[in-house]
Amino acid sequence: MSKKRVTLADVARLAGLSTSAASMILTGRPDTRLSPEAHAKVHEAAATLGYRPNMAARALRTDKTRTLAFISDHIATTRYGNGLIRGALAASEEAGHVLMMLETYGDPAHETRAIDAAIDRQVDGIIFAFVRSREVFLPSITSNVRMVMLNGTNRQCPIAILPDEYQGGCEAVSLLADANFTDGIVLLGHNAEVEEGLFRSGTILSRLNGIRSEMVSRGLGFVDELSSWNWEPENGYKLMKKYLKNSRPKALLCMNDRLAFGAYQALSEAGLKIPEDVSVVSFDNDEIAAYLRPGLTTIGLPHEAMGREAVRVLLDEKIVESETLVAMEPMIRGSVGGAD
Amino acid sequence: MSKKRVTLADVARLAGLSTSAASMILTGRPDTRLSPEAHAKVHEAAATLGYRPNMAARALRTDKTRTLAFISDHIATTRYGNGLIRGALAASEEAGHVLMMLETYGDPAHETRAIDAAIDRQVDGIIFAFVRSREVFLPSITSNVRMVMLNGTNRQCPIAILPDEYQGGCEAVSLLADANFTDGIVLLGHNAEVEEGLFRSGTILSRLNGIRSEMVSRGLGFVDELSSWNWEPENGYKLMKKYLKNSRPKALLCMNDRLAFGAYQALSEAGLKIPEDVSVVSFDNDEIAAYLRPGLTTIGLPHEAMGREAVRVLLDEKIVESETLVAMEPMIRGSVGGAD
DNA sequence: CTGTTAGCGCTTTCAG
DNA sequence: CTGAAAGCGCTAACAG
Repeated sequence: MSKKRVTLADVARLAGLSTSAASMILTGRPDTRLSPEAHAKVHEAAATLGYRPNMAARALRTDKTRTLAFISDHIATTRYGNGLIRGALAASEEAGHVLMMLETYGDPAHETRAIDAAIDRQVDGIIFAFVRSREVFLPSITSNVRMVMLNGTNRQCPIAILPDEYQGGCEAVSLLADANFTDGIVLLGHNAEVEEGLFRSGTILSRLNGIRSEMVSRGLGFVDELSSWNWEPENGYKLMKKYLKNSRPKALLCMNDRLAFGAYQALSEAGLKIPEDVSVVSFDNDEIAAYLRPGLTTIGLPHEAMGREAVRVLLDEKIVESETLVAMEPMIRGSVGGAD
Repeated sequence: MSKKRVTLADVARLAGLSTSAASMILTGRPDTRLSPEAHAKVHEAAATLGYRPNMAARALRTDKTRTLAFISDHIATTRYGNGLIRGALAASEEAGHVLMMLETYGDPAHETRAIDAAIDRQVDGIIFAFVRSREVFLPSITSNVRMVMLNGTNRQCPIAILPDEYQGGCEAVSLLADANFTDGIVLLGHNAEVEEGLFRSGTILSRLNGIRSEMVSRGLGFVDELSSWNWEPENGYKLMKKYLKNSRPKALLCMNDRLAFGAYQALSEAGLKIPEDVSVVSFDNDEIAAYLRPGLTTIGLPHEAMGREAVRVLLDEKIVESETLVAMEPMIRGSVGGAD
């Protein structure tokens, strides 16, 4: 049962060659031309013995582990931003790498420990990922590992992947404009404090900028703006409930899907049908968007594409500085009708 | 910038001792008593140099990497069962270990590759985790790594962690019984085919067994049972919509939260209030349960506790065979009222 | 064109 | 009680 590990030496012995020969053949380095039959013998020996290289030994020599660290604030342990992992995992698998998962809970002490743990294990690179994109603080890193910020930015790290929120904002407005809405559009959850610069949430500001800019270029205006700092369903429900007492909007532009989820409930309780009476568009493509009825039309965060891009950039050693904006993805479901 | 890695030899040199002395002190082996001042010197030297052990080198010697593999079917990339990761991550961090994340998408080819990738990197153990607990097929493993099945079972692996579905089923019924419901209880989504043994879904069968057994011991019976193979919101909605045409239940026992989510919508459209008109209990404690209004009372899958338990058991080398049943956790929210 | 040899950084006998 | 030396499995110089 307790099989002894098969080593390169075993393979070489069975093939009747030196370990170095076996090494060169198995790692496929084209430097030196070994005889074709040597190749065959080694490969055969490796196969029959079931040889698997010991990556600890290889790492010690080459300083490469084919392992990447994915250090996130809350992504591995919550349901948010899980597309980031999906993309990163798929891309690293395709590249023959493996992901080491570290969670910091947004806590500096955990961040330091996570970084140390990753570096101690000689990872080939580190992805720092964040649930909500923003400028982020990080402990200073004394090692020169490659790193990339995924859904965040940091001065220490010149490589970043971000969603193109500005374009996303434009798309949302376009959806409504193309459905011929010209008035009665209300903005739900815009954050006044962000626009006034009190919060440093770059990407949300871009989302808002995209919205406003597309509105003016379409010659449109909001009939009302319901500001809110909190973007949970609870809040969307309350805001909308209150608003519906005296008003009847034709379309809702919600800052995210969770607000829209709450708005759905308030609309339903007021006897308003979606999309017949009110159309709804929002942002993120949260998984709940597909559960709602009718399905929520939303401008999706391109998390999976971002995750893939992060490992691509991380693994491409030529790239030393870059900020990538990944396009947001409109998901058309049933919540937008046509204006009368 | 390109700092040279500081090695144990550097530390020893600065401390004026041999590397072996430094090694013994730093790894804290109590075998041999080195002088207290030697201890002090070494620790000081390590601190001033910022020494971090090279784990690849250490792994080569000791065959221990302080790294665990978490191989799951769909857990890392979807929002399901992510409490399993949360628990496993927390417990391994506490134990000074790190998790390597591999996803198989339920595909045997991926499983094989994931296992190889993990073993190649000399992980100290493997956790096989599954979204839905069941008997599971796995490629045969020729290595003798420690492994544990998390939310699944497999003949090859004598260590398993599972939710106590039987007890959960009992709890759900008790909730209703304690609220004095004696009739008008309908079971939504019980799976006839499972009970008939057509599907080998052990834990769901246990859930059902717990329900039935507690019903009889409380002297209760269901007024109706709406069978369904599909447990998505869509289906809960349809089933309930149709049922409500001719019937008025007093309480719903749903097989999972997503069915309950659908039932909520049908109930609302029929003008029925929860919990005034109809009480609802279900299973899983999916994150949507807290979003619903009123909050859904549900018997939660103890994912986090299970994840923790998995690493605890995996790391305890004395344990060679064990099946742990982790108690399900009733989450009391607002969806259960009292019977008239 | 092939094989011998010297380490990568660490732990652990085994002499001193 | 301490330090020198061997070696984990592998790769990359360097001789042959």
